[in-house]
Amino acid sequence: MFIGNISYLSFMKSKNTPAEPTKSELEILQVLWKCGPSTVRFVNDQLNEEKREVNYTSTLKLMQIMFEKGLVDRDDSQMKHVYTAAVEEKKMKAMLLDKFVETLYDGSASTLMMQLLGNKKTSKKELEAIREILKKLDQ
Amino acid sequence: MFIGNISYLSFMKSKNTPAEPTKSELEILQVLWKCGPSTVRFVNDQLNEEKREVNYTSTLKLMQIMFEKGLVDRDDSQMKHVYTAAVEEKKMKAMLLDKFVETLYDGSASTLMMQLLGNKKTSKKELEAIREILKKLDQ
DNA sequence: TTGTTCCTACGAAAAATTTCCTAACTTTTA
DNA sequence: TAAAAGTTAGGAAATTTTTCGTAGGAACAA
Repeated sequence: MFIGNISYLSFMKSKNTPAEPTKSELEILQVLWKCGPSTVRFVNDQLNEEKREVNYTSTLKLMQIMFEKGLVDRDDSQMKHVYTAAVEEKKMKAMLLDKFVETLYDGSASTLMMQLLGNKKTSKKELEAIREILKKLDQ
Repeated sequence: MFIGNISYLSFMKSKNTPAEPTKSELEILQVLWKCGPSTVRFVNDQLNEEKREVNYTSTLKLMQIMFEKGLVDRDDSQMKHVYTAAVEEKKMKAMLLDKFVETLYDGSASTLMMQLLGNKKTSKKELEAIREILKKLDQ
């Protein structure tokens, strides 16, 4: 029997609600988002250059786990497997932002804004950029 | 010999750069921020009502650890110890926000804003509030 | 007093996350 | 060809975080 529509299985883990990455997993995702499909070797080199010293097999293991979780896809037709982020950067970051706002600011974006604007590190340039965004929203 | 100025010790952990709380520790801090000085019993009840089922001694242990880390202060002159957040809500949240923006948006507040504004969950009311904030910044 | 309930301290188990060692195989180099 | 270097898989150790059991007192009620 052929079942064409399997949407009733949508409660299962899927790309709609991807597993939440751990800190280390997020670091790896960032590399994949920034640099595109990469080998373990490349990702590991990036981490060592930009983040911290980490053994090759540690990165390998982590990426294998991420594959099992569905956080990355992988092309293993060649010896050097090529990994790709399986979750869109925007979607994932939106998800993390949502959760962040929820836990810290009770879901209130404007409260977060006030924190952000009261923060020394938010420069005048940033402020200008934010005004621009709001302006464009008007149009 | 009396040493009046110990500012050269400022690299040590202090309230300036408080230890980063874990997820569970943050939950407890939120209760203390919201409700003020509290006993373990009270915090535990709050968590069970508002968050998730958790055993009393688990909460106790966690709060003891937080005391060692300097995340909370405690008055143990009475049998029922009374705990207080040792870090200001605003400071801690600002710190967490900073780190969040740093790791996810390369430190760019305006990039975060765009995500936030592109988000369905940011209602019109929120937008209005944000505009108000910016207006007041002008004055 | 005596038993019940509540409290803290402490240690350890359990769970989650991160790290790395080893084996087996492939590719490259000499 | 043979050694060296690179790659994956798998397991297990190490670390961090979370949970809870137990013991020993203190407060309280009968």
